[in-house]
Amino acid sequence: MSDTRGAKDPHPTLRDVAREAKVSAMTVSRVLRDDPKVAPDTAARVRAVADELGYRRNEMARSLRLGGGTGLVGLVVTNLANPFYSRLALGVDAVVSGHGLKTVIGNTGHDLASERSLVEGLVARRVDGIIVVPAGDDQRHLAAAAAGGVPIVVASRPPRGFSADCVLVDDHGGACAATRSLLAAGHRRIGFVGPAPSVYTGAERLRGYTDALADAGITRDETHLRLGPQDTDEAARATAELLALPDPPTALFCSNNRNTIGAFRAIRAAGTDIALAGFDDFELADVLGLPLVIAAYDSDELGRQAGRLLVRRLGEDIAGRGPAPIHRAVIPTSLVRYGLP
Amino acid sequence: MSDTRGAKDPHPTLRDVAREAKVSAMTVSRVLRDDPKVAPDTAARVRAVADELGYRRNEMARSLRLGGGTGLVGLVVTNLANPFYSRLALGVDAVVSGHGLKTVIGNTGHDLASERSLVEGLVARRVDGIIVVPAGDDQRHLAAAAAGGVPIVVASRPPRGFSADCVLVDDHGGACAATRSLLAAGHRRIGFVGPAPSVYTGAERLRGYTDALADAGITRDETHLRLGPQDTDEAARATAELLALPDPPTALFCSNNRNTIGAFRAIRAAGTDIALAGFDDFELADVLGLPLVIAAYDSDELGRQAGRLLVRRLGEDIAGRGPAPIHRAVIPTSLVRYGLP
DNA sequence: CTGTTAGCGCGTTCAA
DNA sequence: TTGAACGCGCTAACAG
Repeated sequence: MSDTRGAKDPHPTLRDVAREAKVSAMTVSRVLRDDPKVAPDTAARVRAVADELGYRRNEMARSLRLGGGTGLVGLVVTNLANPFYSRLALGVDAVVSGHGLKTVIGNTGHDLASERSLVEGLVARRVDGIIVVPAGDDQRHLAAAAAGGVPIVVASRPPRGFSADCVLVDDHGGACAATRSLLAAGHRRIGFVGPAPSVYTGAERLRGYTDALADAGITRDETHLRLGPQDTDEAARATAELLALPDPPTALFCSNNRNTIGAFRAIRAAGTDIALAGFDDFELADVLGLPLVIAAYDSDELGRQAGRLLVRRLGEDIAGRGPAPIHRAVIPTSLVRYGLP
Repeated sequence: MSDTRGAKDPHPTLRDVAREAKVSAMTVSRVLRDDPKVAPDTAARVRAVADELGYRRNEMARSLRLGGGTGLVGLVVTNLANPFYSRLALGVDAVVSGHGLKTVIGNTGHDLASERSLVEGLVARRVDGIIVVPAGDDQRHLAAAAAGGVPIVVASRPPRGFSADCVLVDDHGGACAATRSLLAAGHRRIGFVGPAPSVYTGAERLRGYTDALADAGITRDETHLRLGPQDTDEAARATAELLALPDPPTALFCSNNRNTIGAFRAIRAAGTDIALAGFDDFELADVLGLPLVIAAYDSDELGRQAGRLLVRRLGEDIAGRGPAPIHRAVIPTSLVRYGLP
């Protein structure tokens, strides 16, 4: 009555509701928690007032008091614009939201410093756990967070310098299979275009390619390797170089979809005829008008598995014995064949 | 000394550091805030202990005490798997992270109930503001949140039933321009394939198409309209129907990229020759081997603008006069022409 | 320069 | 069935 200034009250508190309903804050708290030990009519009155005031209890204060975590999980990826990672995010969110958790997403843009600060920010906000696709091999900040007791799940690459649950793609197997399909088609001079082996995924796929060749009794020809392209333009240039070689490869394996698309463009531009295999499926792969074999996998599932591992880890703090053994999941790949139109 | 159980202490507190450094909690607090009024050597000692213990201050408790917001912004989208929305998310994050804010993402899957619960969860966690791409026309929960004092920015569609900052795409203009380009090429019977006009975007684009025809003195032919397709398969079926008409359209405008791709597949399958125009750019649009005009726009920019509007709104609480006027931004579209290979 | 008191919004514990 | 005290982790305001 005395002080009803027009200024809109941002977020009424338990006490505001209590005062208005002529009860103690405790009673309001109980009503909101559906505590049965409260008179039905009081409860009704409290609810009415809470509704009228637009009261929403402060989950942050609540979790502070309860001490049981904030209900937030952090997800740190390198590039959300890449459908691969947005699908992964979706998979994570689908799983964790089913457990009442919300996902806080951070994008690093492959930058280590921003990854570090993102992780620190998440820890400072007391997320219950973190799922991360590390930008590089330097994972000391992750190790530190893990040592600090924050459950961490590493996705797409293995943890380095510490141990944690992780979920990987069968990079080696997929690259092997794709390369073998080219060998089976009779190709012997098979080039490689893809990111440098400095990133785990790149290294594994290169190894898969190399091993498949070795199995066929072929030593890989270093002049047919183009290591480094990150985007379609770079990949197209690299491919053009290969095609311009005096003794060019008759087939190409590209270790991710950026490179596959870039290679396709270069092949098209050169008007050459050359077989193509790649890693990572992509939309419209079937209309390129080129025989194409792709090692595909389900990135949603990658996210879901990561989410499940994290949830499992979170659950153990409550229920189980000491820390469960580290789990490492591997997402399989499957070969998809696209033909001529 | 007395109680050093092996159990790892999850998150040491200010007091833990204080005890270990033989100072009061207040001093630790000051050191961590870089308060100059603290003896250099004490500060050094405190920092050393904090480091050793792996102390990270609890930002949630901090924001509770300071009362100035949690440093979190909510972003609610309908489908993160759609590159459009993941780019939007990236744009939002790029802007808000530059202001020390973190983005909490929620995915609704076009489901109104989950949108409602997501928004409530965000409000309960006291996010500083929310950017939302509403799943439908029922936005009462958004109105409620806005009324409760949570700054809201609506993206992609206008707010309904309440007022809020929003950022839209020039749906009408883009659809108009794309349709006009077909008219300029001499087409008179131009079909339409796209989502139902029940969603704002769909309605506006249909209106743009209709208006462009009207400007050319053409009344749209209802039998050449296919309203409803949401994915490429549905769009392909709808397009096939149009092509099978006794008097089929000679050109097609598709109001989003799902429909454009579906239409393309149907046209390809039918072996017909028909001009195509669409809304939303997509990768490999240039290799379809079909003349194609696309009304394209920058969804990163959409996100950035939304982020900026929100940040502006957040800043005003501190600095300015009462609520600033509602701002409505419109992202322009541009016509992109893809030719035959 | 450093410590004490008090309290952000909430919930547990205990008493009435 | 309801309420009062106390504290989660942190910091403003005031001592000293």
